[in-house]
Amino acid sequence: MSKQMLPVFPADAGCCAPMVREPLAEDDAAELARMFKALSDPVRLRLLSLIASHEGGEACVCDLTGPFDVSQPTISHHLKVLREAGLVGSERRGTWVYYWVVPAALNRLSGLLQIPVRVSVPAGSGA
Amino acid sequence: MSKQMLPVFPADAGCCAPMVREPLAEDDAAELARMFKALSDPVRLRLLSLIASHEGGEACVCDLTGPFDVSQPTISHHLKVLREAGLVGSERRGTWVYYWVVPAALNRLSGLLQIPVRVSVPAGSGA
DNA sequence: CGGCTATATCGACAGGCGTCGATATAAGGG
DNA sequence: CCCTTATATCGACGCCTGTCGATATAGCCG
Repeated sequence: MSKQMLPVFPADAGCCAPMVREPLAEDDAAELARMFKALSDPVRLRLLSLIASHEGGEACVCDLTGPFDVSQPTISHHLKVLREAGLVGSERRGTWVYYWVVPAALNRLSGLLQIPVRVSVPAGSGA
Repeated sequence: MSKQMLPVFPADAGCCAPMVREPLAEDDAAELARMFKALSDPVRLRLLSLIASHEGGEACVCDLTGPFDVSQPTISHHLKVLREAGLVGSERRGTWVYYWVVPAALNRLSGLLQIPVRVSVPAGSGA
């Protein structure tokens, strides 16, 4: 509760580019695949959630190495992958390096995956 | 036009389990990473969007092999990956095999990635 | 300066993954 | 039945990736 976090979910912004609407272009698919690839490792997923849920919206690397069984270079590697995918940002502040999530990147992926609940009302000669 | 598709977006259901709320458990992270890994390939992303945006909500494999430069066995492999990740379902109907997306799976991932817009109003002694 | 802590980079190694051609299985049609 | 089409499986090959230990860089402190 160090910051007042208004629960403003992009409920309407999230429904702007779902992949259900039209097939992905080749270039878009390549870029999005790179972002999803960054999310395709359990350690990175947990790192991201640790950062996102950390108070103040950012976390020092020193907060992130503890909860894992992997070595410190491995954590550093995973953070680099997340950063190069544009999912997190980072900044050195004195001795420590802080990481935070990039909401726009995550919300873009979120909106892409949003699928409308398909109410199967057979109207035409479909099935 | 073959089915009536009501645009019911899970605007409120999508905000149920964002990773910003609490760190992911190890088991959840492993399972989710498997699903994201299925999305981490450009061909699979395009396949998924082709299926999702296809009329009637499902597509025959014969509709999916055309738009790609990769071989038919490769398409088949990618469809298997998507299926084993729980992102699509499939069924043989006579000569052809049809694939459709599993909305619950995609919406689960979508909800996980949804990040509230963090309004940085310093309230306490945080930053 | 010298040493200590925090983090990143490097080089190496094992295993996973995307791709292919060849081939197997499934279904339909003469 | 045999042939043709549709899809899946197999085996192989090369590349990518996660991991490590060792080491480099950056900043603080005495």
